[in-house]
Amino acid sequence: MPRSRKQPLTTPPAEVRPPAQQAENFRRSRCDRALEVAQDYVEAIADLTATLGEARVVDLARQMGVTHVTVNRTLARLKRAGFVNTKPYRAIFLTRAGHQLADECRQRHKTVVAFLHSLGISERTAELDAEGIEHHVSPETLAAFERRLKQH
Amino acid sequence: MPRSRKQPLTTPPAEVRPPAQQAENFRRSRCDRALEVAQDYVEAIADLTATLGEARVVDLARQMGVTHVTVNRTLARLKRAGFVNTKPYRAIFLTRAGHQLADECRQRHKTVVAFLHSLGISERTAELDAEGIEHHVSPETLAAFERRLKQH
DNA sequence: TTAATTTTGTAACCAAGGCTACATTTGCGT
DNA sequence: ACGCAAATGTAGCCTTGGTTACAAAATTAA
Repeated sequence: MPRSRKQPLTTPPAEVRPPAQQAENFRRSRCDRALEVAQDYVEAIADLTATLGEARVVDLARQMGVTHVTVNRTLARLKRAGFVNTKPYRAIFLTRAGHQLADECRQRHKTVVAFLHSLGISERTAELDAEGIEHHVSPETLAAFERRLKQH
Repeated sequence: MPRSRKQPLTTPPAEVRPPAQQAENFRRSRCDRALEVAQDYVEAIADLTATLGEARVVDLARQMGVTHVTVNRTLARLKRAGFVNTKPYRAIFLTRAGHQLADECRQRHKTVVAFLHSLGISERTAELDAEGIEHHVSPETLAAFERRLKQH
């Protein structure tokens, strides 16, 4: 098969590059990823602080299902990003920004779970799927979920 | 603050490790990731083959919004995983397994988009969110979406 | 107080998914 | 048939997120 579908030299320079629309979707989806970890961690930290009084590395590791090494390195990044405050051998605390992020996430998580549940999905599955889905729910979609929930 | 919440030595050996339930959710969510790329690629390859007659590395790169180098390396992995057949400097073809995966994904994608759209979400947002959400929709949840759609 | 256990930290490795820079192959057009 | 641009491949680097193995600090218990 010859290569003859792209007019390599005849493409008008006006449109430098067909942005392919779809590429943008993928790009956003990839960028979301960067935030997912931060969101999961601050949420877990808030949870642990609420239930245990403080959040330690081991607890976080158990909660996230990874080793303490991974937690450690991730916390370093979250610290750089301004979401947590840590001191060696001490408990982990959320910054103001961290608290805010945690609150948003918790609210969104609850909404997504409730929404899925309202569709007749089992609690177990709703919880499971929400964990992955919530990070990709835009404000518009979240609003639609809430609207549905209010309609009983 | 002392560390006094975990009964380090008094934990009964019967339950070796409290699995923390939530850790499992995260674990699955992480495993899903491994499949997302494969799904996006086979879907794109199927698309390109359908619209252009064949799928080339450049097309794929444009579609995915990455460089051809990334595409190349990813294709090598997909080949190892048995989803595609490639030969140097030749077009990319899906294997039987690849086709099957692509079909499943296309169907699921369509369902998710239609479902979101049915909630009053704009087409643009539905498409955007679906890109991230679809990979985390379990069969049970997908079934619930379809049920809803049928109910008009 | 001292010893043992847990917790935390650090070093070093791996795979995935990005990238740039450079080399090679293809195939189109003159 | 030959040259040049586009497509493809390769080398090497970065970050993220995971690991194991080992070292140091902190807490608990004797």
